[in-house]
Amino acid sequence: MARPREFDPQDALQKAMQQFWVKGYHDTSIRDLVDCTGVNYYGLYGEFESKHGLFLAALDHYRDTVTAGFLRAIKQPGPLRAGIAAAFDRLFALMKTPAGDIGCLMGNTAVELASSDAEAEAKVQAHMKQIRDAFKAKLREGRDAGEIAETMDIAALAEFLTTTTYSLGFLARSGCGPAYVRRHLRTALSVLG
Amino acid sequence: MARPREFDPQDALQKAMQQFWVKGYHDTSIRDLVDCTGVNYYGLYGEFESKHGLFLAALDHYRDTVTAGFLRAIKQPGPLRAGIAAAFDRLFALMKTPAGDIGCLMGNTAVELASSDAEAEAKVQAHMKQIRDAFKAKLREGRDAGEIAETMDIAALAEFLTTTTYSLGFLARSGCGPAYVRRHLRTALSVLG
DNA sequence: CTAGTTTCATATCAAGTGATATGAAAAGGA
DNA sequence: TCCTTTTCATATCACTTGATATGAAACTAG
Repeated sequence: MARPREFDPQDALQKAMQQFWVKGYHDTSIRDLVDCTGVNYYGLYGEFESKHGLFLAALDHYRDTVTAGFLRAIKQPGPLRAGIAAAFDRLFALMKTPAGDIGCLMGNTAVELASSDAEAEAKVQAHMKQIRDAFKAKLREGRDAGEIAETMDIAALAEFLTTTTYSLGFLARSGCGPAYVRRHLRTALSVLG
Repeated sequence: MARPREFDPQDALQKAMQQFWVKGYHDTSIRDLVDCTGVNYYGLYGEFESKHGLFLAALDHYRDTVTAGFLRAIKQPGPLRAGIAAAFDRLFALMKTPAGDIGCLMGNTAVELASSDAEAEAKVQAHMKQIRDAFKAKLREGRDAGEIAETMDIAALAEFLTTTTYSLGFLARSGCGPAYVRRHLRTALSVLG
């Protein structure tokens, strides 16, 4: 019994996420968001409360789309080394966007808002933990299957692979090409022995 | 034959660098810079042209202080593995600031201004190359001394260690503690065999 | 002491910021 | 058909931004 909304919240969120992903939080204005989503501020405000609220929602959306795909790839049953390598390849593909190589939204956020936005930092920390836990499970599985030495420090390796994940985003965003990233991955994965 | 300036440009640059280092480029206002340096905008403008000019000067200052110390540590003659580990320890100490763990200014800049500031990006790229070359020389030295296998890909290892350098900054800035960083370093350095 | 020059301190500028207010437009219920 | 409700489109708000202008202050040469 009223005027129907003319936008799809999920679609707007997707577009807003892209914008934050490319330009970061501070350098993205509400007018940018209105332009790229095609939704007037009334609609964005009603759905997301504020610019900051929209940003936090964008972080969640990133987790539910990009990161979810990466985690699925890690959890895929199969051999350890090939599985992890494939997961990184998958992430590399997931991070390809129409706007070019813009890295990882969570990593970008960690750097930009590290100590000035507690809510964003909490989401980044949760993100790190999710990835670390997935790697840990995969590594345990590999160890139990005898694919890596019993003496390996699973927790430390999981941390290392998590950091490697963010390094991927960093390298992509700072303009190093795919070949550079692939070399880095190959070297990094050599820690598995 | 005129009023003498009341500030030391180098001191102002040092303080401005700290500010950019903590808050990044976009989230640092000229008023922030005036406050933290104690220099009025007239003085800053006369010396550095603009906010952007001051930022670029801050990047140079970072290279000439923090990075210079790191490079010296890498070039220190001595055994390969211990030398590189010591260089990373040195960097970790150099990145300690009164404002806490704020990472690496170059890494932060790479993420924040990746594709929107060509001049800053050029300085970051030059920074990466400087570090990579230093590692390459050290690795060659180590290979010639028989400390690593002849079959090792020196160039790829140098790239990896360079990325590891930026990872250090990322981990520090995103609130992972020193113990986390140390574990990461130990694992990363295991690629040297 | 004065004139001239440079810096300092502050006021000010236009533009952009996040956020809100206002009125027209679009639907359904009476 | 009017009326209520919700959304849309736009104007506007107070504030901050980077940058500049203005006049007083500090110094030296003459």
